[in-house]
Parts: sequence; structure tokens; C-alpha cells
Amino acid sequence: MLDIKLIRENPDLVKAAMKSRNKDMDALVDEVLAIDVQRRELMQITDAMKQEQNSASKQIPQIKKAGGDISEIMARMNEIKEKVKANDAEIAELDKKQKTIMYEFPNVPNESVPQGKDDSENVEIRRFGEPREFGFEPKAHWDIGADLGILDPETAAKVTGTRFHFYKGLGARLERAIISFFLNTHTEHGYTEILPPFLVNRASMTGTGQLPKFEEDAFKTTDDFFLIPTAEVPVTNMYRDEIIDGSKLPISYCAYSACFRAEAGSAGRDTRGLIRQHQFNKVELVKFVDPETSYDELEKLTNDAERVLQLLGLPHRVVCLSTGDIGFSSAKTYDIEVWMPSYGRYVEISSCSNFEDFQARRAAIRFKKDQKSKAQLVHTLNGSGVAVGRTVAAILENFQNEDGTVTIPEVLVPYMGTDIIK
RNA sequence: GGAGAGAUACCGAAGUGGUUAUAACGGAACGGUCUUGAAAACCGUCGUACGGCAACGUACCGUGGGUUCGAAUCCCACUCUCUCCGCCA
Repeated sequence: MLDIKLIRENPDLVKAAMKSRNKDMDALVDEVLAIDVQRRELMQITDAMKQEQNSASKQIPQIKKAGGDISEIMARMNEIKEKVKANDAEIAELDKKQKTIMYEFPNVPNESVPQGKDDSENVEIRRFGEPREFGFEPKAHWDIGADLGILDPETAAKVTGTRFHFYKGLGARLERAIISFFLNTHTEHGYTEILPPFLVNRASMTGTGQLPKFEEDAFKTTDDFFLIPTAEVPVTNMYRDEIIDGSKLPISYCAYSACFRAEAGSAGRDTRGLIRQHQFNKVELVKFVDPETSYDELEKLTNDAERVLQLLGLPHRVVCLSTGDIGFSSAKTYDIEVWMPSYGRYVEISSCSNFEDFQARRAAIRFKKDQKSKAQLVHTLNGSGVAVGRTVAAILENFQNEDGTVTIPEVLVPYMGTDIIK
């Protein structure tokens, strides 16, 4: 959520920022300002009435005690009572209206973000490794998985539906090995491991920005719990409605979770293989930081995410998303894209974002620099460190051999108990 | 699933219809006095949000309603926590 004060004081900046995201929200900005004026006026009037109520309430027992007449005050109080009630209801209504609109605004992109209409204007920052030259016709990971008997979407389609997979044998073990390798690596670099709940309540989904705008993207249980689309949601919400001791910042967590996405609107895209599933595994990095350091922390977090790909020897590149392509809650995002031979291009495997105070304001996550200072909003960041299913796909494709076997990257051998899948 | 207890500030805890609820009291933390230093003792500070240029005002005692001129306190519903029993990975 944006700061209402920013909209009040700098509406043109907000309007321009929305346009850079290809969204003309001029009318909404004006509407929210009009409501804001109305709300504040009514509040002042009502607060004055409440003040009168409060002081009268103090006088009544004293007058009574002295044997005085209170009928006049009582008449006045009865009159005010109704007005206050009506005004409070109206203020609540205006509040709700204002909030509903405020939830519609995406974050204002940071000034360092390249202007661009869509992903074609994203800017490549750096590359690691070179796409491999195969001396044979490389197979797609879904074919490799089928031939080796380690990936089984057909049975999953029967048991559950499309966009689900059974992993079998060394396939299942590879997924588990990668999760452990990621968590161990991040833990060695200062992240505290978290295993969060995979279901969260509505307040948490609202706190990180999935709701109310994107409810159709989420799976929901009958008890109004939501299946998490990423560990970002439970982990960020650990500090919802809390004031963190500033000396504890930055707080860095890494968390494995299964992730659940309805993938509404992506019918027909990436229908084969592990790239786009309703359920997939991911290790997520989450940070809570002092606003002064958040852009340094974004660079670090991106490097931390890249590290696991480097250790695996997977060729990848880092891209800075343009204003037209960054996600709703983010102020700046680097995507890490891994080379995927079957796609003949780099495919997103991690998305590292600085949300600045956008999530913190929604979720009321604050900190005190020290005992004396006022509570202020933290900056939150997160990034995949990295998507596990896509890593399996990348390993199968990049490290496949002509005889149909797959060589296991050295760092995973201890976890796999073998250096080859055949 | 059954029975009971509870939710007040950083923590513990008092307050059971008004007239000091920002909230007693105790502890922690912070600043100071004293001390060679520390401890102890003593003094002081020690909520958040919103509105207001400010003075200041308003709201908040788990959440949401209700009764009342007035609710932490009475009534209703809900959420969560704890204890015992049952069931259970």
C-alpha cells in the first residue's frame, strides 16, 4: 500500500509512476484525495463532539453528587449521541472506500528502474557461464524425465489433475537433494532456516499484497485458509503488527515450502514439464531491513540467490525488470534466468525484489532504531533462492548425456549418493 | 470431541459502571546522581495510530456488535491461548 501522505503531497508523482507501469490511475488518485478531504473534515467535527461527550460524562456524577439538575445536559447528550454514531458510521464507510482504492495501487518503482513498456525493455545486468554446445540433439526435460522413469505427469493427471507431477526414484531424491543443498548454502551465508505453515489466513495474504486484487490466483480451503503461493507470505507475516528491535536488523530468513498457484490466465502456456505447475517446491529468501540499506540488501540477496546456480554450474543471467514488467508490490526486481536448452532461451528461476515499505505498511511491520526513536516501517525484500522444480528441469537438460543419462553436479553428489541418473 | 480457566502496555499484574486509563503496583530497558570501576540505593524517562500549523484533541483493555448520558467493567457472538480428559501422526 502506498502512503496516503505521498498521494496527498505529491499526486502528480504517483500518477506518473502508475503510467510508467502502463496504468492510468489519474481518476483513482483524484477520487482517493476527495474521499480523504471528506473523511478528515468529518473526523474533526466528530472528534469535537466526542470531546463534549467526554467532558459532560465527567461532570454528570459531580453535579449529581452536589444535588444539581442534569436534565439539560442529558438532553444535549442524547442529541449528540445519535450524531456521533451516525458520523462514526460514515467515517468508517469513507475509510473503507479509501482503503479499497488504496489497495488497488501498485508500488511506485524506484528511480533506478529502467523505464519500459514491457519485458522487451528489461535490462540485462550480467551473465554467468555459457550455454553448452551439445554434440547431439538435446532432449527436453520432460522427455528425459519420462525416459529415465523419474517424472510422471500422467499418473498425477489421473490422481489430481493437470499441472501436477509425481517424482519417482532418483527424481524424487534429486528434488529433495536440491532443497537441502539450497537451505544449507543459504544457512552458511547468514540466513536462518524457517519451515513455515503452508496455509495462511486472509490477513496474511493481504499483508504481502496477494489480496484483495489477486484472489483468483490463489487456492482456498473451505475454512478460508489460503494455500501459500510462496513462502514469502508466511515468513513476511511473521512480523505482521510487530515492532522489531532495530538492533536485530537486518533479519534474513531462508524457507523451503511447497507453493500453490491457480495459474489463472496461463492456460496453454508451458503445458509440458516442470516449468509451470499448480504445486511446486521453492526455497525463498526473505529479509527485513532498515530502509537506508534496502538497496544494498537487494544486491546481496540477488547474489545469494545466484550463488546456488553458480555452485551447480548452471548458466544464467540477471535481468533488471523495467517499469512495465515489475510485479504489483515491488519497487525494483531482478530476475535470475537460467539457460533452458528446450526453450532455447533463458527462463526465470528467481525473482528478487525490494518492496520498500509497501508490504510493511499493509502488514504494519515496524522497527525502532533504538529505545528513543519513533517506530518506523521496515523495508521488506525477498527472492527465490531458487525455484526447485525449475532447477531440476535445468539440471536434466543442461547436464544430459548422449546416452540418455544425466550427470549430477558435484555439489549434489553427497546428497544424491550417486553422480549419475541412468 | 468433552470440561474448565484466561486474553489489560516490553514482561508480570491490579482495576468488576463514572469523578487521575496513559492506565496503579512490580520487573526489564534507557538517562542521571553516588562510586576508582561495578553492584546496590536514589531521581527521572519509558504506548501506538489518526486528525490539527500548533495548543491540543480523538481512538485503542483479544475481535465484532449491543445496553447506557457514560463500558476494561454488564449482555451477545466470534477468535486465540492454557489446563484436564478423549482421540491421534
